[in-house]
Amino acid sequence: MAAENKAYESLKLCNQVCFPLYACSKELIRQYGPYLKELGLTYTQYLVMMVLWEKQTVTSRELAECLHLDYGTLTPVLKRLEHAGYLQRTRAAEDERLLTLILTEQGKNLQDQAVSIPPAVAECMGLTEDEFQTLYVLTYKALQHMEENDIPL
Amino acid sequence: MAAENKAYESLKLCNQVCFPLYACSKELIRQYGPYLKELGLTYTQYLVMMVLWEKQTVTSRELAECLHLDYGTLTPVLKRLEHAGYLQRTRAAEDERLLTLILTEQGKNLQDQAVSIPPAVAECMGLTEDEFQTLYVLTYKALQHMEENDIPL
DNA sequence: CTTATAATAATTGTGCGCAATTAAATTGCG
DNA sequence: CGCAATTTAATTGCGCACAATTATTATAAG
Repeated sequence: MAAENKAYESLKLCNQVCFPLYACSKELIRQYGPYLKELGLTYTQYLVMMVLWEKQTVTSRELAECLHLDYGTLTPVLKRLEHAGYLQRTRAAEDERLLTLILTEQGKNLQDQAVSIPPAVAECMGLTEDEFQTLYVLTYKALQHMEENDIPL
Repeated sequence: MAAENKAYESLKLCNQVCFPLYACSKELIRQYGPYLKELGLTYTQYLVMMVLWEKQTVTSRELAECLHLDYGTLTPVLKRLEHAGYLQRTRAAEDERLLTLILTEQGKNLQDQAVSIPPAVAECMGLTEDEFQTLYVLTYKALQHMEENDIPL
């Protein structure tokens, strides 16, 4: 029985990295909830808006790549954001496949309400500046390594 | 314009910790996909099975707490696992509210097929042993801090 | 004992998230 | 040119994930 347990050590929840990563990510997103609710955004919609606030305009393709989301997820999200008046979906004349997203005035105005959110949520994690930085570096490193050795999304 | 950009720095995707955490978690779960497909499990179902492999039996309440999942998520997952024959859902006689989950023989047998999965998936992250450990510690620390200052799930 | 309160779980509704499939536009090759 | 291959996006189907509500059982207060 002792030998048997030893063999199964790797399957214990407390020996997984994937689990705290998964749980921490969900919990952090949950912390955004109340703040984003005031803006009428979900977390995924907020990610899209962050890209648009930075770039003003972006193709659907670029967005999918930089947010690591596929069209099955993105299409309905973008339609909802358009319906809410925060962006415009337009087709390029030279290539009708390309979907371009343009930040609207109304979308731009949201940014002022959103600017206080990141510091507030970051604070709730209780990490030092160094720990924050380390977490950032490690997750990006793993992310990059995984997407290299892999079938694209 | 320069001053304006400065004010919005905190809203840039590249300055968020939440995003790489979220993306890394999703990508890692995606890495489990092919392996878990062979067992006919989803990632969430796999988490439940890990707890059961370790404890043989557990209440729904304990499971919800340790996996940070609510009943809205858990109820259908547990019904599917019962239907697949991997666990049994039973009510305690002394308290009809309590739902107890019991690992079946068939569920136990799955463990042998699963034992090779964690090392394989861990390898794809490309982190050193130290980095692995650091990531583990930081995510658990943040997770704990967030659940302390918060409304329970 | 009766009723208010709390604990446990299920249900409902909305929105991801992704695999698999389909559709449309474009490019490239013979 | 004509058609196969590629690119880009949408659709479909299934399973989480969580807030909000409801239902059931148990406990406590009077």
